[in-house]
Amino acid sequence: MASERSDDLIWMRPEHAAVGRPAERNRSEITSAAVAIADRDGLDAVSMRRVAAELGTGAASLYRYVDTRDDLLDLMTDSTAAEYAFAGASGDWLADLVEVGQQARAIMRRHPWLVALITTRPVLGPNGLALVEHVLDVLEPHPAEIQAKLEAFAMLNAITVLFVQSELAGGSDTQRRNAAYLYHAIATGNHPQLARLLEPPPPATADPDDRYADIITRILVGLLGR
Amino acid sequence: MASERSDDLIWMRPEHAAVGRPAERNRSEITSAAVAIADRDGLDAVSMRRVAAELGTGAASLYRYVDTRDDLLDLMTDSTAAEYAFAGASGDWLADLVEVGQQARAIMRRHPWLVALITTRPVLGPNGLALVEHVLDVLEPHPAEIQAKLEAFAMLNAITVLFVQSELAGGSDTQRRNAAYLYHAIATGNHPQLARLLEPPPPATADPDDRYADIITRILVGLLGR
DNA sequence: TCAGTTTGCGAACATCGTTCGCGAAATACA
DNA sequence: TGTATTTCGCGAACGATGTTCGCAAACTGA
Repeated sequence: MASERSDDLIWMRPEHAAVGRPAERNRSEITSAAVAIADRDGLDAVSMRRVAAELGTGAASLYRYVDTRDDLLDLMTDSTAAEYAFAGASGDWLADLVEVGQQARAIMRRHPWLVALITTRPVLGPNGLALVEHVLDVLEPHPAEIQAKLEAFAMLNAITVLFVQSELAGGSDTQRRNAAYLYHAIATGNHPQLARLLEPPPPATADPDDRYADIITRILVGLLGR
Repeated sequence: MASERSDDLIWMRPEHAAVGRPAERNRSEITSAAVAIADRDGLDAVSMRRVAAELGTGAASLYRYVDTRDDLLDLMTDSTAAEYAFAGASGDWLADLVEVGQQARAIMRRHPWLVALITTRPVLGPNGLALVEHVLDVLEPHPAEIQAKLEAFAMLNAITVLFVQSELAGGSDTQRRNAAYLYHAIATGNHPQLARLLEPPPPATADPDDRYADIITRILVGLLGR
C-alpha cells in the first residue's frame, strides 16, 4: 500500500498514527515554535531548519507532522484565530462586528506576519471556523442571506488588513522608499493634484481606534443597512 | 569610489550609464518578459534564470538592469498600471471611480499574479502615480481632505482585490480544499450557523459586474457621502 | 590610439524545501 | 516473553533559488 501526500487541508488528516512508535511532539508544539520565530524575526525566518532548531530536532523530522511548509503556514494562520475572545451576541450586531474587527486588528499587530499570510493563503481551520460561526451568530437577527453576511465579513477583514498594513508600515523602510520617490516625482511638476500633499495636513484627527471604528461602521452600514 | 546597492526605488536610479559599453536591453524589455512568464506560468515561475532564458541571456546579466528580484517585481507591478485608459473627469466622481475600479478588476483578471504582488509589495511607480493623479482629478470637486480621498481609493482597491481574489479562486484547488474541510466540519454538528450553507442558495443573483458596481458604490458613498 | 568605463555572463556560494533510507523505538499479537 | 509490524527521528543528499565575483569584450571620449 503506497501512502502518498494528501490533497486535503492538514486538519482533515489524523495527527498521529494509532500504532507504532509514538511521536515525541505534536502539531501545536511545532506551530508555537514557528509562531515564536515569525513574531521575532519575520515570516521569512520560518524555515524548516530554523523551526527544527528551535525545537532541538532535525529538519527532516518536521515532515512527520506536516506534509509541507505550507501546511505549517496554515497551522500558524489558524492558531492566531484562537486569540479571539468573543462574548455572546449582545443584540447590537453592528457593535459586535466592530468589536470583532478591533480584536482582529489587535491580533494582527501582535503577529505582523499574519497580514501577508492571510492575504496570500486564505485558509479556514477549526479556530477560523469558530470565528465565522460567531459572526453569523451575531448577525442571526439580520434578515440578509447568509452569503451576503459572509461577504460583509470578508470585507470587514479586508479593510482591517488595510488598516493594519498602513499602521505597521509606519516608519518602515518600504514606506520611506515610497515616500522618497513620491516627492521626487512631485518635484518634476507633473502631478498637480499630488502636489497638494506638500501643503500642511489638517491638525491631528481623532483617536485611531475611533477612526477605525467609524470607518468600519460606515462600510458595514453601507453593505447591510442599519 | 565604491558603488553599492541603492536604498531607493528603482525609478530613482538611472536606467543606463552615460558612458562605456551600451546595454543591449532595457528595463521595459525585461519587465515584459517577466510579465509574459507570470501570465503564462504564475509568479513563482518568474525566476532570474527563467527570465534570462526568455530573453536569451545569462541570469547574471539581469543584475545590470535590476539590483534585485524585488526590483523586477516592482517594475512588473507598475507596468500593469499602464493598462488603465482613463478619460477626463466626467463631473460625476462616483461613476468615474466605479469605472476605475472596473478597469482595475479587468487588469487583475488579465494578470492574476498581480493580486499577490499588490498586497505583499505595495509600490507606486510612474504609472501608479498617474493613476492616483487621475483619481484625485476626478475627486477634485469633492470637499474632503486629500488624505481622506487617498484612503477611500485605497479601500476601493482593497475591495476590488477581494472581489478578484474570489473570482479567480473559482474552481481552484485551494477553494476545493477549503470547501472540503468546511463540509467536513459542518458534518460534526457543531457550527449550527454554518450548517445553513447546506440549504439551497437563493436563485442566481444579478450580473457580477453590476454587483461589483453596487457594492463599490455603497462603500464609497458610506465613506465620502453622496 | 589608448585609457576609462560599462556590459555580458560562466562559475560559484549559501540557503531553501523536500526526499531517501536506515536504525531505533514502540506497539500488537503470539 | 518473543517476534513481527509499524512508526519515528534524522543525517545526508538533491535540485532550485537569489545573488556575487571576476574577467573578457565592447564601447566612448580624448
